[in-house]
Amino acid sequence: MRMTAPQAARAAPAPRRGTGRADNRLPQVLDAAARLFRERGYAVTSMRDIGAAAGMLAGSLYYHFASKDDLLVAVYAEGVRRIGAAVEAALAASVDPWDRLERACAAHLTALLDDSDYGQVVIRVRPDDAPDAAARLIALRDGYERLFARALDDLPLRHRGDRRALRLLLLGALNWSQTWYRPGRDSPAALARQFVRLLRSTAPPAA
Amino acid sequence: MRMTAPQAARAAPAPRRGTGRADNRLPQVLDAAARLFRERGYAVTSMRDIGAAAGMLAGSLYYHFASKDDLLVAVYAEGVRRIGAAVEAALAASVDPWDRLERACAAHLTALLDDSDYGQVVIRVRPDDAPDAAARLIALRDGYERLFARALDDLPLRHRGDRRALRLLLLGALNWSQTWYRPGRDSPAALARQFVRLLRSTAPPAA
DNA sequence: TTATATACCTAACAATCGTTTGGTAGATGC
DNA sequence: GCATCTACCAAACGATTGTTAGGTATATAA
Repeated sequence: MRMTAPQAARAAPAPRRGTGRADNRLPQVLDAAARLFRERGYAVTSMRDIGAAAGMLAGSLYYHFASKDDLLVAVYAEGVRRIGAAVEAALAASVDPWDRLERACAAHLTALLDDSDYGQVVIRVRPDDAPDAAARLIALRDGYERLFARALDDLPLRHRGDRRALRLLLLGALNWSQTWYRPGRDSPAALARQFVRLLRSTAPPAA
Repeated sequence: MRMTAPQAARAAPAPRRGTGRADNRLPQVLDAAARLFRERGYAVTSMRDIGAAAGMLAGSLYYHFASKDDLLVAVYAEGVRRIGAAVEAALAASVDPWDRLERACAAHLTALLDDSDYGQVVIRVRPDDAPDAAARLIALRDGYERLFARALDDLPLRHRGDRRALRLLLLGALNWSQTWYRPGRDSPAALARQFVRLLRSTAPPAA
């Protein structure tokens, strides 16, 4: 029976008696899963691949997670958390609406393209790659997108409906960048600046 | 030996002696594969799924295609062909640069969202879902993107580099729309109009 | 020292995967 | 009518999949 096993990376470790062995390789498991899910995708990455990359056997992963889907959800949640934290910091760094938007886009792109595997998994793995976990993945993503939407709140726009269209346009372009982005050619900050400049003239002239 | 089998849907049927049985279900195979690849993705769709949907057994698919990858390439190529034809027709329907762009976007979106399964496969399936076929898929997609780039050729833009950024911005937003689009709420034409309007003011005022 | 919880390993399970082999009904060419 | 080619079916192949059962070394709590 494994009813007493943790089955997930919980925030509160619960009242534990013995701390067990000194080596808990849960972090390595998450890192390995994030890297492989990002590189190859969810479906073609096997539990044996993840185990090997983390230095353990496939079966041992089930001490930490009840299923492959649950492991994906854990990686995905960490990815959303990191992107959200980066964008939140960017939003707090300025008061000018267009400047805030550009900073938010740059933070989003950096988390998506350069930072870590976790952020890339959020874009790479589609919810219906894991049907049983799809609802949880969508909820996580929606939570973040509500945060990103705040980056558009204060923009002075001309037409009704522009805000929603602008959000869909920008977020789509940013997320799709994972398809064509190659490090070295463009920087996330430069791309964000170009994208926002193309849209900035939507607002009435500042002067 | 199967050396004489067709192994693909060729344009020229070659000098055939006997036409075999009256029922050639290759079209049904392609339709079924396109539908399943779009609905579930490439990796999780099995040859048995495709065979069942086309009314035959999994092994029989190998009369038409040498591998699952080859079947994907055939579906993908048909998808690219359809999107390309739609955009090409849109480009020929107008001479005003911004109007041409809006029509091209509407055609791209329609092919991607409403028309058929084939077009959606091109966006849904990522080349590295099938590593051995990735090069062929990328070549097909690049061919189309060169066509789409023609929709931006005549736009009067302010800054150097705007054309590339505009292409990446627009194409990304259009392709990502598959993630959030729900039929009924927006129409492809309406979305294209909103997206292009947000960018149109990039150009100097026409008057 | 004994008991217990942790964090694994070993070995297997049934199911499913893409693919292959060999056979065959039916239409056509001669 | 005979041979040939087409477009399948039937049945299996070995490999791989996610997952589980049972055992074990280590560290802490008492």
